[in-house]
Amino acid sequence: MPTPPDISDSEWSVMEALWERAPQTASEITKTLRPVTKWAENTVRTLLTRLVEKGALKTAENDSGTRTYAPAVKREACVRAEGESFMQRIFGGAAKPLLVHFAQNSKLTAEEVKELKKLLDQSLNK
Amino acid sequence: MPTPPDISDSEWSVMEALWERAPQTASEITKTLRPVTKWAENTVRTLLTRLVEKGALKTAENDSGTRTYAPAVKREACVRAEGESFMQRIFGGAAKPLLVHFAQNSKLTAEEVKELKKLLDQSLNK
DNA sequence: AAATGACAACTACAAATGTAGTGACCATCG
DNA sequence: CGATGGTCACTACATTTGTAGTTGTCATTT
Repeated sequence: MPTPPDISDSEWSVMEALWERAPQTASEITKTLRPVTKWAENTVRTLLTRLVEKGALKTAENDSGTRTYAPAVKREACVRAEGESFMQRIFGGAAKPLLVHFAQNSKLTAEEVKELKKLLDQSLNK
Repeated sequence: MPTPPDISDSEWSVMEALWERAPQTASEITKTLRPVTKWAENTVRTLLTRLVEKGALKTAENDSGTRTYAPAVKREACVRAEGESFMQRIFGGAAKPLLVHFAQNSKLTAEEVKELKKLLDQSLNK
């Protein structure tokens, strides 16, 4: 499994579409994203090409001879990489200040708080 | 207080130096950062200029007629902005999945877990 | 066959970023 | 005074990113 490459903002949207459902063709992805992004199909194609170059996607031909795209890296791995880099950048790599920050700046329901506390406990004896 | 501008990676290092101690001159900042970044002084000057243009820093002349730099935006505000944008990008803007992610991917001490649980509780009745 | 339309490969081009180098000015050291 | 060293304003230049447009090929449709 390759190290997750750097994935830019726009590229991330494309990845999300493919993590949701794969494989897809360029025009399918464009249609999927259109409501949100309003991108021209060529824009999506450019992003797809770049993501293939970066090794984040792989391609294949489907039965009708059209190229399809699918993730070559797991979402979870990319999220971890992005999270690491964010934590590094902003919190000097320390998890606690990060968690403190988001715990304080988020409005959570009692339910969510309960879940999170349970997770925290579990994170200990693991 | 201005809305925090976009601050790039390299720029962020410069901001950190100034949030730590301000005002400082360009060459002081260069010296501060040098062990970590190895940047030429002109590099730091470029970053400083850009940060002033963006409104993240303000300048003044010190007694010896040299320009000094100081933050024009609070660190906390910038952290919040970066955090928002990260949460948006990666977790669709939802705090809980973000917290779940970092809670699960961090090794925390029992002490830290205790603190965080307390914070979570406090975040409720606030 | 000519027109149309999807698809792919290339090309385009400005803004942002990372990382300096150059030239000009001024004060200070010999 | 002429060389030296700090400061500053400009300029430089490759990469990455965002966002397409252009051209060439086929297959399909009149």
